[in-house]
Amino acid sequence: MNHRPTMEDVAAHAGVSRALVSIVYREVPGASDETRARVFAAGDELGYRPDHRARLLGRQRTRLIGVAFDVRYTFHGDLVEALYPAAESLGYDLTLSAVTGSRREAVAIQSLLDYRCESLVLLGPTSPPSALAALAEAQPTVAVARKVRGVHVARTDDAAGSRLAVEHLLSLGHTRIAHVDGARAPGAAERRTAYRRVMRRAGLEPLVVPGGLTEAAGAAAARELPSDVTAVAAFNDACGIGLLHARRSPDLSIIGYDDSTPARLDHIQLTTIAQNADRLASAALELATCEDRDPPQEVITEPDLVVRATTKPVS
Amino acid sequence: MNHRPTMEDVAAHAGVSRALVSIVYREVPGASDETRARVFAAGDELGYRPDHRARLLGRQRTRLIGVAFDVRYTFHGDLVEALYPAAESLGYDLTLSAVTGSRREAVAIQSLLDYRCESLVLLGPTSPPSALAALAEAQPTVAVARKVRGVHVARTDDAAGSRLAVEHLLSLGHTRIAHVDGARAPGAAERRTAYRRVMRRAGLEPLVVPGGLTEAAGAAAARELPSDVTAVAAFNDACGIGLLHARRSPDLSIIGYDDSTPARLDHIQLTTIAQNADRLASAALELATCEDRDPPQEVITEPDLVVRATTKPVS
DNA sequence: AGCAAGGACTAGAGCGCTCTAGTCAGCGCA
DNA sequence: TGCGCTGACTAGAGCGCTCTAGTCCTTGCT
Repeated sequence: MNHRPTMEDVAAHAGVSRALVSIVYREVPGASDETRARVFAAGDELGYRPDHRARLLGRQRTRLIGVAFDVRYTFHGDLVEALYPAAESLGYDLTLSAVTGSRREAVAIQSLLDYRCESLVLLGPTSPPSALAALAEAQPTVAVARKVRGVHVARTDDAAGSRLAVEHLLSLGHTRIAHVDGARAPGAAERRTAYRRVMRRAGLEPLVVPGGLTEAAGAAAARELPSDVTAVAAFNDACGIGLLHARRSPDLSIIGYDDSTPARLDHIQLTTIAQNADRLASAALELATCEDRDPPQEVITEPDLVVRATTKPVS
Repeated sequence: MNHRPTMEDVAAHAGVSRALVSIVYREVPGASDETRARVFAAGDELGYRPDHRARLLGRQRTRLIGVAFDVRYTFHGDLVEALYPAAESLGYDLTLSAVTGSRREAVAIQSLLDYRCESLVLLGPTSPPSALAALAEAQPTVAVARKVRGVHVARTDDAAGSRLAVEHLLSLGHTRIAHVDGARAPGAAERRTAYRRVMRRAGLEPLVVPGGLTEAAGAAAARELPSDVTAVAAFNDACGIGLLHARRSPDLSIIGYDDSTPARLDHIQLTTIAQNADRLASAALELATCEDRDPPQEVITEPDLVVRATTKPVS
């Protein structure tokens, strides 16, 4: 395993100085087209690839964004996927650090800091606001999909999502529409309020049934549901799926929230509200790469309605 | 945002040389206990954290292991979770690179190489064997959960898993046990063969029904199933869930394979065979950190039976 | 002809660490 | 007294890049 070629080797091979090779590989002005071609040819021939560590060390600005995500949430995977192209288009690199059952968020963040990231993008952070605010002192920090005071926030509009859900049910002709709520879960209050508002505006009577975040909660709510109700907007997908399996009539329309993996399963096909990962990712990076140290901002993106099999016109 | 403190700052603050600070932070012999305490105190006071980039650059051996994983698979998340503690116990660091719908495996691997990782751990790699073998020339490379020639492999024993499944059904008193197979999917042949062998050894007649990797395939197989069959071992969870929803009798026992997220859902509760992420992770790192350049090895770990609600004693 | 301007290229000092090769006490031992 | 040893500590040369401050050579302009 002889050493990997360095810039020095490429320089020697192309018959130029190391500095010129650097100029060529950084794609900055200062070299003739002919030389560029020659240097690249030499580099390719030797199988040269710039050493990322050295690059980061030498560079004034690292243009590195640290992302902390939780391996347990598929939605974080969607976000990571969306972050890569978004970062590239802004000329930034991404480095990942996983939060797991046994690796706490604080550890994940610390390891990002040890790489001297310029900014931090934290997906659904669970650290106390004070800790996050402290991070934001040192570098731009954005919380994605969670509302936190003291740092930048990129999240989707819960009220708009709830509105979308109820309006979808209305458009199918439903008039007795219930909302199974998420108690004090983040976003629950906004969704509940938006539900009530849309119902009232449509001249209908709101009906909020206590629910929760689990299938069990949804199943329990199904039993409480008045029999004249023809459609339900659930707080989230798990709750909606619980409703789905415990509903008394197969004609009951159900809409979830989140577009989680189970919602997409063949035999479930839950109509739901999806957070748009692309929009969220761009918004997050916009905030993360914002130059001036301005006060924490909040960017709110629009969610999407995903129509599947669990909502049908009222019969 | 004044600069983060460096080793130099800590040295000055503690009244020692930079080299000594390095010795202290690396926890190598060469400093008195008293000095260690003083240096650490100075470091803490300044909020010093070693710069990981510089560390990697300066160090002879980086002790860095690159992990490529696919954000779309929850099992990769489980593996990543298990890899962290395993790496730590071996004194290695981990760096992650995600494969996504839009970020190809080759790109993910290249970015790991740019960090000059000492070895590569690829979760369920999809690159052609020739490409993987080429990687293995330059550094220890291990494929996890996929059998590839030319690189180290850590995977679970498909035959043992299948055996576990059938023996579980036998222990519940079933005698008419079918296997819905996975055609030419990786591992399908091993599972099918093991099923046949266990059945024969128990003096029973094997019955293999053509299946596939999807819920639809499972549902289709349910229709083909002879009515005297009381239990089925499905190729994977998706197939098992398809069977579950299309089965003619609720008494049909079903066992899946993989322990994927849907299998754990409240309303499914699929009995299944789980790959043990911890075992797989340790095996992978064992191979990745193996010093001598020996020929590709294969480590096969034992899967586990996870009993849930879909298997019951024969009635 | 004289000079400024600009393009192509190089020298060399960092970046923040690691690590080898020291220096310098202090000590035991013959 | 002199010698080697050991333990505590320092000097300084890298690691492979980036980037500022040049040098040198054309050009164009007056």
